[in-house]
Amino acid sequence: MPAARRRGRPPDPQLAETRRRALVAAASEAFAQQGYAAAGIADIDARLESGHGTFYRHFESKREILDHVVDDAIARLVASVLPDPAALQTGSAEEFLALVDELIGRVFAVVDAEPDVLCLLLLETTSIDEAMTLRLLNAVEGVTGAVAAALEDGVRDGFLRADLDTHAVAAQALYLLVPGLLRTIRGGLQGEDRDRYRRGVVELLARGIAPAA
Amino acid sequence: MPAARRRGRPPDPQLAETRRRALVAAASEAFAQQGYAAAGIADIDARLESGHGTFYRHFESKREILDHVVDDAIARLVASVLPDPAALQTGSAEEFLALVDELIGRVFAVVDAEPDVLCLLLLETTSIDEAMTLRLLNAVEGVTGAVAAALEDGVRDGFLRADLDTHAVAAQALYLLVPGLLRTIRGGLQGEDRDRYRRGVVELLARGIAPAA
Amino acid sequence: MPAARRRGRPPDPQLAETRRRALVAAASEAFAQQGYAAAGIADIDARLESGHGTFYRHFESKREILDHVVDDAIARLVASVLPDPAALQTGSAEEFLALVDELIGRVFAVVDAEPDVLCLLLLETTSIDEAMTLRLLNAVEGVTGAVAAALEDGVRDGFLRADLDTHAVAAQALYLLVPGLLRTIRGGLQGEDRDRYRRGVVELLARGIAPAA
Amino acid sequence: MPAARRRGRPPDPQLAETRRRALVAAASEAFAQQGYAAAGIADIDARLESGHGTFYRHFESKREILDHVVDDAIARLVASVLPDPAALQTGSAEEFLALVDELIGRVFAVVDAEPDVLCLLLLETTSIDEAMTLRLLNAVEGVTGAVAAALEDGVRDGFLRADLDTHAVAAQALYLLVPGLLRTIRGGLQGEDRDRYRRGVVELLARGIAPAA
DNA sequence: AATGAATGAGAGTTCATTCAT
DNA sequence: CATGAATGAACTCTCATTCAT
Repeated sequence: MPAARRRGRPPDPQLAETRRRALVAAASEAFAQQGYAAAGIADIDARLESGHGTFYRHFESKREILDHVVDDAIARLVASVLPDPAALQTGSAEEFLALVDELIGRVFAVVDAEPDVLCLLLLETTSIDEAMTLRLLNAVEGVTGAVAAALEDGVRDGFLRADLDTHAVAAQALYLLVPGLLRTIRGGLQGEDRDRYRRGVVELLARGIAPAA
Repeated sequence: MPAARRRGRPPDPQLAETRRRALVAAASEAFAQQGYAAAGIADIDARLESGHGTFYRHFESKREILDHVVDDAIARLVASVLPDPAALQTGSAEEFLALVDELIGRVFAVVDAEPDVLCLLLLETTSIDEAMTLRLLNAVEGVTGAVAAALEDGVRDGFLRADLDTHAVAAQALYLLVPGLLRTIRGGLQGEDRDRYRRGVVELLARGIAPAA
Repeated sequence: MPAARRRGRPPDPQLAETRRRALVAAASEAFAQQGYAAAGIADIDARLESGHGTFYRHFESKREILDHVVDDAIARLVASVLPDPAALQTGSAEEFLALVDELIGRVFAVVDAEPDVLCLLLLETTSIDEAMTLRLLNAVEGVTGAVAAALEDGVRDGFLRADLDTHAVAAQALYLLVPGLLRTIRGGLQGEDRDRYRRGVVELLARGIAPAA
Repeated sequence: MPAARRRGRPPDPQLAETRRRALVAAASEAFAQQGYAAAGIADIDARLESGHGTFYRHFESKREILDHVVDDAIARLVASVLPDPAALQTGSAEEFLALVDELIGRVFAVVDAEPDVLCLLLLETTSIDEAMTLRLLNAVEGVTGAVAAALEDGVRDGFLRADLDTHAVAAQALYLLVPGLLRTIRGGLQGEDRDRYRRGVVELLARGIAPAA
């Protein structure tokens, strides 16, 4: 006699994961478009044409799925912009600035493709609760740290200012993008305007990090 | 027949204005501390030990008072930082940077004095609705415009880079303050750390806006 | 100038108490007729033609009002049956049994007047939760104790059996009423049948507590 | 054409019966421990590590299985206490009281062995709905009837009071046990205390049913 | 003019029940 | 025949808003 086979429909772990992802995607949309407070579980369900119960089979609460939505958004953003942290290695100021230019381009590309991601992170996340704010700040800190490390390398290799406050400049570099991203999400900063904005940021950083003449 | 004189103490328009101001202040506190969604009308009333009815005598709705709260916050912020737009006039790069340094100091002073103001504007305001977001962005745009005009003057007078994207740089200059302000609100960016932060921003701008050598 | 009069409608503490009582009465009815689990807040409100919010202004939760409903029921029952604990004093077996007969009559009278009271206490209360069960058992224990004390007096005075387990008999005396009360609530044990039932209980006790011949 | 033989293992009616019994046992536990309202289908399934579907293959609804749970509990109780109704035949007052004593002992033994049975019957069953209450009362009536018949025999044979209201006394005999059973379920009425309680009941009945001296 | 009791729409959540696999 | 994912009605509870006093 073979090992007793389990009766019934075999549970499909993929299915659960698929559902969860669909729910996170739907919640992401709902939260980005209507706001976390204004969006109801019903709005999430409606996007999937599923019942409320399904939501609660996969997530404990509205608040819990927000964590996943935000983690997901951060992960997608980071994956699109910084797929390989090792790629931050550069050997000269020119290379470094080219890399920055490239990364900025990728950030804009993500926002074009999925504006919801940034709506959520920039606009919604800050007003939920303490835990969520910390979650976001940690993520920002992570990226800041990676950029700071890259700057550190440049300082060590002599093509960046010796007295650079790398962490501060890394944070500045990120926040320099924010006004451009907001204009992109809202009005649509595009084409020539966007290129100018992008060049402006690179130029500002270029001057900011260049070794003293 | 003359208009019938109403009996009793005539309504005092000043009193109404006083009440409104007190309500806006209370709402400001409540929204900043608990968040707009979490704060209830009851929380606002409780701070004044008045009834809900009083609130609705002076404001149409919770949403309406938020407009006043935000306008008030913006006005106080601008008044503290930029009391006289004419003061933005400067005659040299050194003067200009000294002015920037001065303004940054004033911003930090406001946050020290009334952290609620910035909690509201930076964290809460973005997640209410479209109209509120526009209201905030308009205010930011106003300040950005003033700064951009000052930069324009500098360009015209030759002590700033001729090819400066003045509007973009003005916006960036504002957003460069955000990480510092957030750290101030949260952990308390103070003393030496704050000075370093401040110098970092001024330095970045100094290099970024200097005319090509 | 006289002491500043408080503005607005003076709060009426009586009103709140009246409402609370009305809610307790409505809840009592609802719980007795539909059962605690099946009765919804809406059913309580409907009886008073008031909104859900009114309920929650006066009580924290459905579970909380049940405590009041039960306390109320116990109090009314005890007040009707044992208005004066001192009245339990008797001087002879005949007097004692006459008192028992009288008390049984009063219990039936309460059930006739307010069957809900007993529906609640006998049928619903036992299946809510541990705390509620204890609340009821404590009340029963109180009455049992009073009856036991009366029996104790009789033993001491020599007109009851010397070896009487007073507490056990007191409890049994109470529970002997249960089948009759249930039949009253349900079918209606009335008239001659009820008298017979009553005499049966008195007779059993009479024989049970008499001193050994 | 002969009826098409179904493929595979033919459904085993015994298996179905086994399942049903297991479900009833699990439901019995769940209802007794958590209460009917609080226990969910999921709690029943969890005890058997089976799925909800299995439950609904064997029972129509949560309400339906309760009928079986209660019938089962009553049957087990009766089987343990009164395995053979013919055994109620006795020939003298002493024999009769010895039998009563014996039966009381068996009731306590059941409660020791399966407290759930009485928890369910005494505490839960009364608050479900009309039909369930009737079901329980019918069962009680059945037992009361059997006891009454035994009393009737004693009256006929002259060793019990000629004017005994046999039905009423039978009911009284049952309810005399209730406070003791409740104390057993809850605190644990045991050892010497239980014996005293038991003797008290027997004594009370002994006096109650003895022929007039 | 001020009060706060009352309102009730609507929120998040649970769970008995169904049914595709 | 078993499974458990899916369903959605119904629940308790909250809170912005109204209005009798």
